[in-house]
Amino acid sequence: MPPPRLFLIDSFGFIFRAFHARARSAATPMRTSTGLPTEAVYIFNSMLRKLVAAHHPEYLAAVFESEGPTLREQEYAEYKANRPEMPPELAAQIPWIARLLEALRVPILQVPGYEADDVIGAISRQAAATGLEVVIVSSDKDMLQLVGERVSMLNPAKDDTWYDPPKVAEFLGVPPAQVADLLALKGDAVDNIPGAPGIGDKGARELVLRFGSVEAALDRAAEVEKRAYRESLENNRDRILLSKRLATIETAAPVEWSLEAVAVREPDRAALTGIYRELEFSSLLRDMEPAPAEHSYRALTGTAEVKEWLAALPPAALVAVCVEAPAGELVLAGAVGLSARPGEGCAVPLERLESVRRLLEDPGRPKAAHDLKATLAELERLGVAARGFTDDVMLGGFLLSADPGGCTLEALAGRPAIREPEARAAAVFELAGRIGAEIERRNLDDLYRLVELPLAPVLGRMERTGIRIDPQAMARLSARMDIEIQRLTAQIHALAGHAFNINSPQQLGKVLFEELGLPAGGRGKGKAPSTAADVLEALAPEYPIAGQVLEYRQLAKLKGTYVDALPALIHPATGRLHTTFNQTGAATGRLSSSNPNLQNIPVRTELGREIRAAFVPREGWQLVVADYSQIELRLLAHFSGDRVLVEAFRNGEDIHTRTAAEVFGVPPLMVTPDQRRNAKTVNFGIVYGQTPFGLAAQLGIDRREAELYIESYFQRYSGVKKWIDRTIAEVRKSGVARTLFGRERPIPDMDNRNPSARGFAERTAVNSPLQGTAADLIKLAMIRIDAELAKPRWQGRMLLQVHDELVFEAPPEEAPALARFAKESMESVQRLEVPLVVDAGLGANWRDAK
DNA sequence: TCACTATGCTCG
DNA sequence: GTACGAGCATAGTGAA
Repeated sequence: MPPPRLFLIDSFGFIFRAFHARARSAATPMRTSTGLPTEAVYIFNSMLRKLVAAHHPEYLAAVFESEGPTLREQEYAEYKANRPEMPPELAAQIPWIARLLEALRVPILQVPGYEADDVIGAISRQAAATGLEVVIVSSDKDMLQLVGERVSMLNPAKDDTWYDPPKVAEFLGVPPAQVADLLALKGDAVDNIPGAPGIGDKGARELVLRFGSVEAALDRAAEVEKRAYRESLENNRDRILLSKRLATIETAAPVEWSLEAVAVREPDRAALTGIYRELEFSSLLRDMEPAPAEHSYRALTGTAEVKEWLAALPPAALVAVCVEAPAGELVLAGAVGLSARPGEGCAVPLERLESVRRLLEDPGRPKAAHDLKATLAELERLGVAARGFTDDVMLGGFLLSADPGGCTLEALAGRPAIREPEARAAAVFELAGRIGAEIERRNLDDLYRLVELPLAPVLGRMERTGIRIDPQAMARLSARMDIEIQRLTAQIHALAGHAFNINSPQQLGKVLFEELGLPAGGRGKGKAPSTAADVLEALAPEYPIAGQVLEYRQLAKLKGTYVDALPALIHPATGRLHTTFNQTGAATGRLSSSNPNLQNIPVRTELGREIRAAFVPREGWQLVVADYSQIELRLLAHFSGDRVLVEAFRNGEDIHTRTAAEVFGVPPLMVTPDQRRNAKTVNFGIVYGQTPFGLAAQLGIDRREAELYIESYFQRYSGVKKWIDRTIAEVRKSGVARTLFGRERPIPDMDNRNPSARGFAERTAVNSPLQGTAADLIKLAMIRIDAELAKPRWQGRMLLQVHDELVFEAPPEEAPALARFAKESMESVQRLEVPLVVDAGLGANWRDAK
C-alpha cells in the first residue's frame, strides 16, 4: 500500500489568483441579486472540488495566512509591500470561503504571526517525518524549496503539474535546497524580495550552482569573474542576506494539527446546500439535487476475498470489466473493476490480477466493457488475453445516439466524473442491460453484434501493428521544402514591400487587400476578408503574390503537418507509426483516425504524393492497397434504382463521362475533358446535397448556370431526384437518417424555421445514408479479411483504413494473393443492384501501390 | 501563462 | 448563408 497523502492547500494563493483574473477581465463580476460578490468563493469551490475528484486525498487541509502582522513584516517593512491591500470586494468573500470549507469539512490551519508558507513548511516537515506523503497545492514558486523526499508540490493552475525534486531542478535549474538562495539573488517582484541588483535569473542560477549557497557566494565574491556580479555581491551583502531570510520558509512554526482533524470526510450536504443557495450558485445547487445513489462498493484486496466474490458469481452472469492502469512503467499502480450486479462493484488491485485471469480469459463468461478496444489493449499490456466480451456500452451507446461526443461513460450514465474502477464497472453493468435492450428494440442488433463489436479487436490489431515510414526520405523532403519556403518568403515579403507573418490570415489580409489593394473577392465571414485558397486562386492569374502565397501555404502545411511531424511520432519500440482509430468519431458511422491522423495523408498534388511515397512496408515486403471505386455513387444507384445510373454501373462505364454525356447532350465519345471535370463536380455535389450556390462556387460559374446544370442532371437522372425527395420526406417524418444496415443518425432540424439550418439538415439527410452505408460495408469487409488473415497460412497484415480504402503489407510472394483476396472480399461483401468494384494493387510504397 | 476560437488545409 | 464527414497546425485573444 502506498502511504496515505496529506494535501495542503495554499488557500490565499488561489483566492487572489481567482480574484485578480476576474478583475483584469472585462466581464462583470459574479454577484448575488443583493450585490454580494461571489466570484472568488465560486472559483475556490470549483478548484477544491476538482482537486478532490482528481486526486482523492486521504487527508486535506486549507492553510490560511494569519490575520496579524507577520514576522517578516516586522523584519522588513517593505516585504510584500508590492501586494495591494486586499480589496473590499475580496475581503467580503473570505468569511464565505471559511464557511464553505466548514461545510466541506476541510479544516483551516493558521498560526498567528506566520504566513501560509511557514505553516505549510512546518506541517510538511512534521507530516513527512511521520511517514505521510505530503502534497503542497500551490502555484507559488517559493514553495518549491519545501519539495523533498516525501513532499511534492502540485500546481492545479498549471494543468496539475507535479513537482518532485528532479522536476524542481528541471524547472528552476536548481534543486529544492537551493531555491531560497536562488530567489535571494534574483529577487522576487511579487513578494518584494529585493535580491542582488544586476543579478537576474541567469546569474543567480550560475552563482548558486557554483558556490552552493548565497553565503558561500558572498564569502568568495572575489573569485567571480564577471564584474557586474562580483560588485553586486560585494556591495549588497546585508541586502542579500536579508533577501535570503525573507525567501526562506520557516519550518518551525508552532502549528497544532492532528491526523484525525485533517482526514477527508463527506461534506455536510445540508450546510453546503445552504451556502450554495445563499450565494445563488444555482448550477451547483442543481448538481446537489439528486443525492448520489448509495452503492455498496466493496474493494476486494485480499486473495481470499476475491475468491469468495468469484465463487458467489452465478455461472453465466455478465461481468462488467474496467481496467484502471495508469500509463507508464509502474504497471502495478492500478486496479481492475468488476461488477456483476447493479449498484455493486469491486476493485481488484493489479497485484492480485492472477486471481481473475481465469475469469477474464474464459471465452464462455460474458463480459461488458466501456471501450472494448482500449480495454483489450490494457489487459494485453498486463499480460492478460481477455476474451468473451459480449458488450461494449460505448459502441452500443453510439449506435443509439450517433453522437461522437456522447459516448463517454459519464455521458451515457448521466453522471459527473466516475473515477474508481469499481464504480465504473458498476455503471457499465447497469448500462449494458439498458443499452442492450434498446439496441434490440431498435433492430440495431446485427449492426452491434456483427459489425461494431467484432470490429473493435480488428482495429486494435491494426493500431498495434502500425505502419512504417522512411524517416530519411522525410528528412530529405524537409530540407528541400525548407529552401523553397525561404525563397517564397523572401519573394512574398519583397512583393509586399516589408516583412510580415504569412501564416497569419489577419496580417496577410491586410497586406493583400489594404496595402496592395487587391480586390477582396472573398466574402469575409466574420469581419476580415477571406484569404482562403479559392479566393487566392481567383486572384493568382492577375496578381503573382496570390500564387506565391498559395505555394507557400502548401509547402508550410505539408512540412509542418506531415514531413516534420510524422518522423517524431515513430514509436521507439516498434519503429513504426501507430494511429488510433476512433469507432465513435463520426456521426455517419465512419471511422476517424488521430494521433496521428493517417486518414489524411496527402495525395492530390505531386509533392503530396512524394510524402505518400515515404510510407513503406516492412523491409523486404510489399504494400497492398485496395479501394472501392465510386462507392457512394454506386450506393446512390442502388438506393434510387435510377435507370441511367444503374445501367452505367452495370455496363462498367466511366460514370463521370456518362454524366457529362447526359447533362451536355453529347455522345460519350464526344465528351471533352472540361465537360467530364464539370460532370465529376456535379456528381460529387449530388452526394453532398447539391445546391446551385455550392456548385457555382465550386466551378467558379454563376448561379444561373449552376442551376441549369442541376436541372439538366435531374432531368436525365429522374430516379435520383425522386430518391432525394423521398429520402428528405422520410427523414422529416421519422427524424432519423438510416443506412442500408439500419444504422441511424438523428436529424433534428428538418423542420427548423431557419432556412439555413433546415437546408443543412436536408443535405445531411441525403448524404448520411450514402456515407454511412459505405462505412458499414467496409467495416464488414474488414472483419472478414481480418478473420482470414489470422489463419497461419497468411503472414500479411491489415494496416490502415481510409474510408473506402484498405492498406496491407505482405511478403512479396504473398502480396498478389492478398491483393486478389482483399479485392474479392470487398466486392462480395454485399450484393447490390449494381456491382461493387475494387481496384487493388501493390508496390514498394503507398504512392506506387496502385 | 494557458485554454479556447478562428482560419485554413489535408484526406475520403 | 450554402456541398457531406473528419483532424491538426498556427495565430490571436480573453480568462483562471
